[in-house]
Amino acid sequence: MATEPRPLTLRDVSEASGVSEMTVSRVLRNRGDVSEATRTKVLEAAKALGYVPNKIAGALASQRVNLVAVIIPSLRNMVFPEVMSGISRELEETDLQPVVGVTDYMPEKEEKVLYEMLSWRPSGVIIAGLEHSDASRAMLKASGIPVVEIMDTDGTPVDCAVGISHRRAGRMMGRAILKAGYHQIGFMGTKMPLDHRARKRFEGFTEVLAKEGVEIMDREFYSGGSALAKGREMTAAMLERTPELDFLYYSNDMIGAGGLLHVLDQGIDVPGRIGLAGFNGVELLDGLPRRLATMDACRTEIGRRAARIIASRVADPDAPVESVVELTPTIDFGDTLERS
Amino acid sequence: MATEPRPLTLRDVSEASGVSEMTVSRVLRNRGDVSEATRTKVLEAAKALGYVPNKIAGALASQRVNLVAVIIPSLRNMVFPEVMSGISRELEETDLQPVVGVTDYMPEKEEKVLYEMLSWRPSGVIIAGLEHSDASRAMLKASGIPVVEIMDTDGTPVDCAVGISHRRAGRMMGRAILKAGYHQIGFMGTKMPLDHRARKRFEGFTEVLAKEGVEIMDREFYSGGSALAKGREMTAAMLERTPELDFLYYSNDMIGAGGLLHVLDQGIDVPGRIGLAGFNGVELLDGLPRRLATMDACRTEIGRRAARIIASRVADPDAPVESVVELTPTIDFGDTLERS
DNA sequence: GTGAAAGCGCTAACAC
DNA sequence: GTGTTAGCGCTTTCAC
Repeated sequence: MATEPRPLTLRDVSEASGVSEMTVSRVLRNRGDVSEATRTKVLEAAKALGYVPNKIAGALASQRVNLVAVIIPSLRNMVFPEVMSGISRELEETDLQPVVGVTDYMPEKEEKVLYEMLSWRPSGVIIAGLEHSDASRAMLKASGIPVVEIMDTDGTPVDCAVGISHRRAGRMMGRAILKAGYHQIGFMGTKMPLDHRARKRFEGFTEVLAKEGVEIMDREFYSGGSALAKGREMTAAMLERTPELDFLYYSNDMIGAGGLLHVLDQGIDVPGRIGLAGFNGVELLDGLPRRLATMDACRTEIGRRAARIIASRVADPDAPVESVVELTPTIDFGDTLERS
Repeated sequence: MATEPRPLTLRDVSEASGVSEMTVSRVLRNRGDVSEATRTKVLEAAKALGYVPNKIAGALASQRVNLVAVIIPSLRNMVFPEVMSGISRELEETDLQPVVGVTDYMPEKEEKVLYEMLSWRPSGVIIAGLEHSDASRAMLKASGIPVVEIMDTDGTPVDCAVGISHRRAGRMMGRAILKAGYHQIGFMGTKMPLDHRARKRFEGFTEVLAKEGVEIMDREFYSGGSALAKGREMTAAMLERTPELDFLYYSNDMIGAGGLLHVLDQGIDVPGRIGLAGFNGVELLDGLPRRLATMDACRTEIGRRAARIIASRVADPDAPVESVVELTPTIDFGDTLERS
């Protein structure tokens, strides 16, 4: 028996069941009234044949696509899988489905991915960040579908935004550190042109220090490689170079954890001699010898809220919308930010 | 000026440029010969209008969809983002695009996700594991598109498979441990009904030990929570319970790292008094105080090879195919597997 | 409760 | 090099 290369169509189910295509379609979509008898006939035929509906044709005919485009910089940074899981969980309540596109932090790739996704005419877009190329912003505006920019609220959204203010987060951490009595502060993070949110945190941070007449004493930026190892290396180098430092602020928890491991290895008193803090509240790191001070960026919640906005606007295009939802991150002092 | 709610169509571009729809379509797809003059006219009109083609209509008309469905258990386990990046990098050479579906390790959800994705008529499927429900296998078979089952080669693929033999991996590690002189062995891992590959490694592992008359002395399984913290807790509990253990084999690197941190904290001599090994070669952990012995599961390579198979079969349906590509993992002894 | 006709926006195939 | 025609497989609309 040769395999049938042609995929099955509604017509095949119609013929197999002796019911019109139209009614078969109704049964398969649970739409309109269909008698129990024909309903079973149709479902049996469909199952027996192994029919899988063709959403392409369905979408074209109905002008509706139950997909939500989610555009994020990376899947390897744990932050985004967490946002994704918030989105998925929320969309599971609806008949919408998330589809992920990854930009690798590159504006040109973002543009390309966005174009590709929009060409499938999704019901909505969730996209990380507020910084996009002009072309990307134009596409988003012209798409006519709900767009939620996530993670960040420092800027003007195309449509609406859900996130935290990274500038504010930087300020909060700066204040907490000063208040604990640290003044000789070093900073380590990713190369920032790539990462607007890290940049904004840094700006908020230095702003608060400046107000108290404190300046960052040393700084170092990295890109690529294992973050844990990088954190170790950079920390070792920085303490060598600037031994008087009494606090190290890291732009993410992974390098912070690397730094923490180095400092503990050296037998340095934490947080007495040196305090440390990171950013993101990575659960992954819960088993470390000490809990790194950090700040929760509300990742899952951001995903949920963004998805909820899309869902409500799909259900009712005139639903009222807050254009910016700013969540409030909280500092977790852990074991590395308190003068003994 | 009211915003136009209707998305633009080819016809709009055609009218704006004074060129027939067909020729506009040709320009936009770079197909067939079009004079330079009309080409520019069309491109200008399209750009000016902000036209984004409708792939749904295109796919329906051409019966071709340049999507590859990638179905994986989770995005939060670093293994899968790594596989994804292998897939993406390979597909970037083609005009195919990956689309991810997540099953949360649940067969019923796998079935649902698979059905949803197949209903978009993708050009191929890459799916994790060889264990699927009958319905899922039936769908895959009936789809008539190339299907690559990844990660695992211990079993019979629907179409073809790329991965490693986890049974063999378990055996390799078992042999290495015995050869190093350890005999009092404890095992920690995920609850296995969820995780076939971990189960197979465990089976291979115990099989080799049994041959030498060695039996696992203690074992513990977990699910959920921070793996690092779990590894710590389980290790503490197990060493308390069974202090004579001289080796701890973990089903993944994260819990292994937790165990390692605990053991080092206790000032236990590693690998003299106790050896440890994990599985997966997680780069993330590179900055730990000691490098955990582990085994590379060839994740990126698996992604690349799988994508390459799909791409070649899309280009030529009769392309020759090896039905099973078994890659060979290598043991990395790190600093935790060698008798001093 | 069910069916027939028209068409969603694009492309294949062919004509010119 | 460019245009015309006929569908892709569904759903909408309306008639029965």
